Amino acid sequence: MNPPKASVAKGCKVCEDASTHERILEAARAEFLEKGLGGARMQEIADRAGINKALLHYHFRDKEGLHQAALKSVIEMVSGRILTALPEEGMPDSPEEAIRRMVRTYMGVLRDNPQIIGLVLRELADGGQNFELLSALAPMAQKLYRTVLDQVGSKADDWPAIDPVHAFMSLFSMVWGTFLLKPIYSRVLSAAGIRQTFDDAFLDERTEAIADMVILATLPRRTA
Amino acid sequence: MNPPKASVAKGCKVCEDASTHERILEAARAEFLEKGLGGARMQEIADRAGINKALLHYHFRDKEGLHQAALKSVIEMVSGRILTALPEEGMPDSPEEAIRRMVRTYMGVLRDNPQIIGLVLRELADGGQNFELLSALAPMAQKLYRTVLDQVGSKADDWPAIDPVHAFMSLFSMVWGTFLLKPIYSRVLSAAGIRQTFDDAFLDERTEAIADMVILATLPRRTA
DNA sequence: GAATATATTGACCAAATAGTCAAACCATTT
DNA sequence: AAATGGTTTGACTATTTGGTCAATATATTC
Repeated sequence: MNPPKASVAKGCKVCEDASTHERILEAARAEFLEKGLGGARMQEIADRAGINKALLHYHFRDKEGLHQAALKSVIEMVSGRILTALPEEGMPDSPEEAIRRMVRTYMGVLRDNPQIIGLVLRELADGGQNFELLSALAPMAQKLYRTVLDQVGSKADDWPAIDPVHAFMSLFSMVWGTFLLKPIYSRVLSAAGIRQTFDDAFLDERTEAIADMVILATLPRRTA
Repeated sequence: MNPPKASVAKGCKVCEDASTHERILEAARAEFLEKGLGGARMQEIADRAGINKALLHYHFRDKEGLHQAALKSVIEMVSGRILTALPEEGMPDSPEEAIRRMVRTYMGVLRDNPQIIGLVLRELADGGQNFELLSALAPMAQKLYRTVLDQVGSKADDWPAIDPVHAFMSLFSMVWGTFLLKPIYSRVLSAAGIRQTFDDAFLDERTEAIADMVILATLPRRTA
């Protein structure tokens, strides 16, 4: 009757070790990431986990509960990756390098975790009600904002070209937009006969371009 | 048996004029825009239109058909507004003004048609399969790209600071990102104690900031 | 090894929902 | 006013799907 404790089930069959709980969660993660809350099917999750549908409701109360659990585990994973990927505090970079490093980090995180793109898109389409997801994104944005603020906000008095708030929003939008709007860019660019692929080389190029753009727009220009 | 011809039904009751066909389409537009294909309910559409559910299937084959029709009408509407709002060709603006005008136009279109935000988000989350929607967005993007190209691409040889392709992507991302990522910005900004609202004044500010950013990053800096 | 607790299953239920159909309705034509 | 043809309806069906439950299997404890 109770949700499973910390006991480790040692099934008979082939002595499959991965606890059922974990297998369900894994299946749920995949299904929900792929189709979202509304599109996911409990039966499909059960199938993916290789168990009976009723067992889902034994381990997790209901669809909503399973969704929450799955989402939470995804968020923890992504959040962890993001946080460990964050540039260290107080690095002795020049302002240019600090911004460039930050952009590289974030672009890399999004490139390496394409699953979260769909997740975020669905969440945004849903009105951004999910406190957990948005909260998980917050540190990423916060850190970015503070970096921008540090590098851009306190320059020489004669150079408050762009309000740091807008510099932050622009940077954030450029980074996310690259991934969120990919289907549109692919079409427009290929229609313009420019580029068909969104490969790593292009993403590297794009990363530098975004950094260049922010640097050019916010930092005093060096007279070459 | 056949879909209604061009006949105008003159019902008995209160001689309600708006043809049923049109009323259904209007209701469907609202419902689909609000909840998307998966979330919309045929019954709800029927209710909104004040008619029987079976009548939906009389006027439109099935849910998919109704969705297509509704989406098409939305796209036509939005597309029309966008196209009429486009700056005229060959305006004798300075490069700065050309970019600024373009940004103002697009930001205004998105501000005045907030419905398309959710529509685009859902479509993107769906993988961008909808040819019609993306195609409708194309002219908007194409025009933007060409403007950027015109203004940025052929400057003095010593000023190819940002590749026009990236300048375009950045501009497009900043404009759309402002609206797509609004839930995130609201949180981060209010958490930073900066701003709580996304009102018109702020959007105006944001519009100019985006234009400034592109101009600063792509055009040679005037030595004041 | 009997008793007990935990895991797992197949069968079933109830609600939601897209879609169907014959009958009724209403305006126009003859 | 009878016939006709497009329009509208209520009742119905089929299917999908989240969720429940008693029964069974497996592990753990005594």
